[in-house]
Formats: sequence, structure tokens, C-alpha cells
Amino acid sequence: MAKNLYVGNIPFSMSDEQLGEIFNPYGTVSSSRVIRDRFTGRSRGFGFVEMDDPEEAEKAVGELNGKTVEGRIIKVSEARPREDRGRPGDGRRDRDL
DNA sequence: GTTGAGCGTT
Repeated sequence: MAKNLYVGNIPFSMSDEQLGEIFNPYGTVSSSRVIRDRFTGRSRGFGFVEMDDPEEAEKAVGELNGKTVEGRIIKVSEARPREDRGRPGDGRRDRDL
């Protein structure tokens, strides 16, 4: 399973692709996403990067953590478990409550 | 044509 990485202090001009490009040479980026406002759509200044290999993810963290990107010092660390994204069981809810 | 600590939506 891929490991989720939290990237903070990133420039507001950062996009999901750029975030993935930064972690690209450090390892295989499975998915990269920059968190933005859900109403305004503006960059919040932090994002999340999902990598296929956890060891490469840690390597990318050690290299990109505190690194200057776009003239800004970015903070990279392991992301916290947001919540259970998957549906409990099969996703098929019992009609009998 | 905005700002700066932070952990996210289907």
C-alpha cells in the first residue's frame, strides 16, 4: 500500500502536478493532491502526496522536508489518518436495521 | 487582486 505524505508551507502557486513532480525523482508518486478551499478554491498552502513505496516516501520526506521550493521552505512529513475512506464491509448496507 | 498555521473529499 502507498504511504501518504503531508506537505505544508508550500507556495500558493503550487499545484497537484508540481507537488507530484517534486516527489517524482525521489520515488514513485502514486497520487498527489494539493488541498484547496472547497468554496473559494484557493490553495490552503498544504497538500498530500501518496507514494507506492513507503521507503521511498520516507526518503523523499528526508530530502524534501525543509527544502526550498519555489522560494519557500516546505514541510514534509507523514500524513495523519484522515478517516476510514473505505466503506465498512462490502459497501452494501443491510436493509434490515 | 488578498495570506502563511495547518493534516484532506469525493
